[in-house]
Amino acid sequence: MKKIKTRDRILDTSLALFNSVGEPNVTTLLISDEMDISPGNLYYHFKSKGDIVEELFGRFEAEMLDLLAVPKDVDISLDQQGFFLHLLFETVARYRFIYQDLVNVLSRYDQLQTRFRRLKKKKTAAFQVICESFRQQEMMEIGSEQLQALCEQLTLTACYWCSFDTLSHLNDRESVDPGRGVYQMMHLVIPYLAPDEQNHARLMSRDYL
Amino acid sequence: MKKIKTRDRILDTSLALFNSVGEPNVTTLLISDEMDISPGNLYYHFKSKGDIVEELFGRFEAEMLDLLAVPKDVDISLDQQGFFLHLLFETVARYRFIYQDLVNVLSRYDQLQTRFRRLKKKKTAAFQVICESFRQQEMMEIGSEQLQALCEQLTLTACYWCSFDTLSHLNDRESVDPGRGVYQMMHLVIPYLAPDEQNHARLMSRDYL
DNA sequence: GTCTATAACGGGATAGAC
DNA sequence: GTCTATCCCGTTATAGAC
Repeated sequence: MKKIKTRDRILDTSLALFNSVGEPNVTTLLISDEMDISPGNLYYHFKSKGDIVEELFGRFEAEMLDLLAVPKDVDISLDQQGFFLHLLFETVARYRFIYQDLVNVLSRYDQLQTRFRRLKKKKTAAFQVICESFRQQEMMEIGSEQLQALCEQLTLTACYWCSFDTLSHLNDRESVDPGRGVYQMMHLVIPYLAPDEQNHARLMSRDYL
Repeated sequence: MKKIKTRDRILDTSLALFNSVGEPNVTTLLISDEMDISPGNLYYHFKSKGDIVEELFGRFEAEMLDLLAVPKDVDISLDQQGFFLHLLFETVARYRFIYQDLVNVLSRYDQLQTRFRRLKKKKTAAFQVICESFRQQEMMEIGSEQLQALCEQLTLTACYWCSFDTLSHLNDRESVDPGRGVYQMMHLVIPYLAPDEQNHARLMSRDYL
C-alpha cells in the first residue's frame, strides 16, 4: 500500500471540507488541522489558499471537458443520455463547493471566470448536440426557439440542482444524491419526445428517484 | 424634500453594495465609506453586519410572502401569471445577493436557514396553486407526477435564474434584466398547455425578451 | 445622533529551526 | 518535508468625545 503524497492529501481534504462547510468558511488552519499537519507544511506545498482552489477547479474543469466532448452526428439513445446525465451530476456533486457560492468564488479568483463561462457554454452546446441527435432520429419534435430555451434550462439545472437540493436538507451536507437531478433533467426533455419515447423516458426516470 | 434617515440609508447602500460585489466582499468600512459616515456611526444603528443582512432578508421575506399569497380556487389567466412572474423576478433581482452566495450567507446566519426554506416551500406551493387553476380551467393537461417535477423546476428557476444570468455578463453586475427569467419560466409551462393557450403563451413570452 | 480613535480578533502567509 | 513561532493585515466591534 503506497503512501499518498501530502500534496494530494491536502487537495482531497480541502475538497471534502469545501464541500461540507463551504469554501469561504474553510481556513488553511482548518485544513492542516484536519490532516494533522502544521499550517507551515501546507504552505510548503501550496503558496496560497487560492492555489488550492485553482488546482481543484482545474481538476473539475478537466473532468468536465472530457465528459462534455459529445461526438456529433452520432445516434444517441435515451439510455446513453441517461448515463451521460448521471456522470454529469456525479461530477458536479463531487465539486459542488464551486457552485454553492459561485459568485463569491468566481469574484475572488477572477481568472476562473472566463474558464467557468467557457464550461457553461460547452454544457449548453453538448445538450444541443444531444437534442439534435434525437431530432434526427425522429425521437424528438421541437422548434428552434423551444430548443434554445430547453438547452438553457438544462444547463441551469445541471449547474444548480445540487445546491438547490441541499437546501432541502441542509443538515447533512456530506452525502448528495445525484439521482433526483437526473430525474428533473429527464422531465424537462420528456414533453418534446415522441409518444413512445415519452413512456420509455418516464419509466427510466423513475429508476433515478 | 424630506431627509432620509441614516438607518435607512445604511440599509439601502448595503443592499446596493451586496448586490454589486457580493455580501462577503462588503466590509462595514466600505459601507460607511460609501455613505461618507464614520464606521462607528454605522455601529450605532446596527450592532453588527449580520444585523444588516438579517434586516434586509426580513424585507425580502416580507415582500415575497406578500407576493406568494396566491388565492386558491380562483381562475388565473395567463396574463395574470405573466404579471405574477414579472413581479417575482423583479423582487428576487432586487435582493439577488442572497442567492448569489446562498450557502455561504445561510451558513453564517443560521437562523435564516429555516426562514429561507419556508419561503422555498411557499414558492413551490404557489406554482402548484397556479397550475391547479389552469387545470381546472382546462387550459392545462398534466399528470400529477409531471406536475410535481414542473413545480420544483419552476422554483429552482425562480431562485437561480438571476445568478445564472449574471454569469453570462459578470462585468456589469449593477443592472439585471428580469425579462429573460420570465421567458424561461413560461417555456417550462408551455408544453403542458392546451394548443390554443400554447400559442397565446408563446406570443406573450416573446414580449419578455 | 454622529464622530474619532482604538481595541480585539481571526485568517493568510512567512522565517527559520529540525 | 515537516515543524513552531510569528508577522501582517483586514474586519468587526467598542469607548468615549462632541
